[in-house]
Amino acid sequence: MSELLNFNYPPEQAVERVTFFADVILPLPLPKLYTYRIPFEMNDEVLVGARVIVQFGSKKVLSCIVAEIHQNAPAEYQAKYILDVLDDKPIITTPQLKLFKWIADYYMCTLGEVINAALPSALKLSSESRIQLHPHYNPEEDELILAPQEEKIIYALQHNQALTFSDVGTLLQLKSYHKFIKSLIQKEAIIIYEQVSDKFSPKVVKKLRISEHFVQDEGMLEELFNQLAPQPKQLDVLLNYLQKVPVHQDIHLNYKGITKSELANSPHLSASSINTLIKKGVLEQFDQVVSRFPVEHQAKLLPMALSEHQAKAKDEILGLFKEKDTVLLHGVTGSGKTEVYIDLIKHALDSGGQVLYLLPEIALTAQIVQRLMKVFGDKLGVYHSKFSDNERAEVWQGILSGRFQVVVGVRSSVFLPFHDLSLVIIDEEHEASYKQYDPAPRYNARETALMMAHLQGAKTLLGSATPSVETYYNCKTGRWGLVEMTKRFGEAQLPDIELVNTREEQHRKNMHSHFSGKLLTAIEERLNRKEQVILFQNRRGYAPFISCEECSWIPKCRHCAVSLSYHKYNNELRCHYCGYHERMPHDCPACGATTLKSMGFGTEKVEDELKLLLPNADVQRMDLDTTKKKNSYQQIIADFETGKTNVLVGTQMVTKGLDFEHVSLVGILNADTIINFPDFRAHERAYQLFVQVSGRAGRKEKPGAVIIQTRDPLQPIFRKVRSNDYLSLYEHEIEERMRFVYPPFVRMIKVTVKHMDERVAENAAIVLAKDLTDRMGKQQVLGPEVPYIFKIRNLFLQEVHIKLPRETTNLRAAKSQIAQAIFNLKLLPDFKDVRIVADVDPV
DNA sequence: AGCACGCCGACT
DNA sequence: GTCGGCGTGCTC
Repeated sequence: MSELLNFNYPPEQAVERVTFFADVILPLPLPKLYTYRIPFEMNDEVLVGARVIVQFGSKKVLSCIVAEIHQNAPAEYQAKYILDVLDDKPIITTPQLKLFKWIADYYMCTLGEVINAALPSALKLSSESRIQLHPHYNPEEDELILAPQEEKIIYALQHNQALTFSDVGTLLQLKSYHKFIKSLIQKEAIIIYEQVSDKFSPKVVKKLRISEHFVQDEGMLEELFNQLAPQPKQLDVLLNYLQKVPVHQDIHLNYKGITKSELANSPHLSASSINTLIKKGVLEQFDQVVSRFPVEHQAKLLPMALSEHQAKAKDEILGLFKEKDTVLLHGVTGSGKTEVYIDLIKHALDSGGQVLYLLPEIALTAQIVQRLMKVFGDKLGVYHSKFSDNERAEVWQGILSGRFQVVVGVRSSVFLPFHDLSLVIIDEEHEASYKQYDPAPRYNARETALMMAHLQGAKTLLGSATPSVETYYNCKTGRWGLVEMTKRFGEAQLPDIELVNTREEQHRKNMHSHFSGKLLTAIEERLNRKEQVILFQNRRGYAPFISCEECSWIPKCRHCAVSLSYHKYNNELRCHYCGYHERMPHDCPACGATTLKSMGFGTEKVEDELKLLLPNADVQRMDLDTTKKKNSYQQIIADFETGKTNVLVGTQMVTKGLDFEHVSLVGILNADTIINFPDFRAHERAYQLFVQVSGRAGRKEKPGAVIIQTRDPLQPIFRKVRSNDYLSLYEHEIEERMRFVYPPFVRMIKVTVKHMDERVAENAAIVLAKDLTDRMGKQQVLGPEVPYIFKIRNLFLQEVHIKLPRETTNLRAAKSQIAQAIFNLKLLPDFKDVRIVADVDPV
């Protein structure tokens, strides 16, 4: 813009300087954007979607995203200047910014919260206060009276350019170091300043090459050989280098060099002779910036052989995409949906767009990544919660630069900077874990991905063996397309499902702890046949609670309204809500009896008892407790894959995405807790879980078996699971949802009121519910009610549920009513510190 | 979310 | 008498 003006008028006449302002999104939970003034010389550099540095408040300097550039000078205040521009290209794309605004709007949070969740923290900058010596202060000459602590700080600053506050804290071994800093500032011995530092650091490897002056021509290299002849070890190193880097063929190869480990990795080459060569100046060390994602495979976009059913499904999907933007692929477990996805991704890449392939956290395994790597090679980016910050930033940049065209990732991948999306795949579409519950943004990646696809004109394919009722409803009403795959891949049979009535078995004295005789025999059989078994128990730990046999005392969490779970491996009682833990008491703190008994059972107990009952079984447990370390998850899977272990006991984790050839039996130890969960989705969930776990049994020609232990085998859900009758489950569920007014017929918003004082929480919720009822009518507001777990982290909870009829509600207006009601409630002095959280489409 | 400003208890 | 506790309110 400025160039344009300068072009038209000579600079000295260009008095009409246009002043621009930028509305920026701060990475904070603030409801509005803040307007900063763009310094004239930055007019061309400040771009929507790029990061700029601003001072916010009296000292903090931080990076934020430019959301809008305009010329409207704020009337009521003097805008501060933008201090610096960090990016010469936007790091947030225009469609992304639109999506973020939608998320903030739809899920009732601030844009700052969205940005905060979206950006890898390596791309977020915030300043830190640092101190350095005052430029006019000379500690050697100026005589100041200093406290010993102050002298210490000055001494440290004479040897270090600058210190952060926490540096000072560690230096003095003190928590209250502030007064010394203050005093030194007053004495003008030091100054304080704000420093932002870029957290993204490219990965650097140390490499070696022959020093340049030896490779200018052949003769010099020969001379070098002669020189080194008396030192055979060093000569060896050189020869080895030339073998790996044939400099004699192309002299420029030397420039790229070789890593030290590559060179040293040959036998009888010692590191010391390499080091000697470095010291002599024959080899030189240099740093090279490399990708954190090394290219292991080149993309092989060859046509892949799809089975007849897969090819048919693919054609149907492509056919439906001509008229619909969204299609559901409903394929039974083991029908080979992944191959269909891969084929469609290739198809999408051919037309030049980007692809996002969403998977739930626990289904995104090394297995699937490797498979995709083989096909898409270095075009594939992976986005995972176990990735480091720098790795995430690199994926982010890689998508912007066009290096990654396909991304396979978890929930948060919907925040990535796609700008030319042509296909989105949402696998395991029904998964509740696509919904983030805490903290804000409380978004559902499925809905967000659908909106992103919509904004970018991309097609969306949802996939599931057990679709959510909402999704299937959208297909049934014709909004979305539907493609069914009813055959398992390679003619594999669906497993045979057997129910064991644990109530009866107990009467017949046929229960061995939590195992029925039938299940034990079946496990033994598989082990004898060298086959493998998966056991599912939906509860971690040893026992969900313990109880005194004498006085019935049950240990409870001191911060939450739940009993403490017993974890045997560390002899601890632990709260699964806040993490509080204490040692398992030896005797009852209430009555002193030594008869504390564990009640119920979790995965740890299953593992324990199975080892006792079947001593020749190699049992491994997979749950949150055994997979906390970075690679333990992979290790457990690898051990099971290679047959090192033959029984895998686990929670939800064993139900998704795992394909093991030799698993011929799956046991569900206690189906009842899953079915009887107090939630309108309990049946749907139970069905999904049972079908998904069952799907782990039997592949190829071996039909698998599933044994479900339950006290109530007559539950109609079992009939549906056994006959794989999704449709009848759906029809039953949709009817109930209609009758009791639940999604998909209404949108739900759950408002949770929290306060330390039970009465305050209750009263606040009553007032809020009343206000909401006045605003939106009696039909739409339910509660307040006390949730099943009524206290978490010392906050008492109250819930108000709002039901908004899907077709008739003006969503935006309804949400603004809710926001108003919350705002007004907080204005009341009694309720000023109640915490209120709105959760849109809770799951 | 920070951070500053502002009003009440335990220390030199 | 001050230091420093954290309650309230603002940040372009």
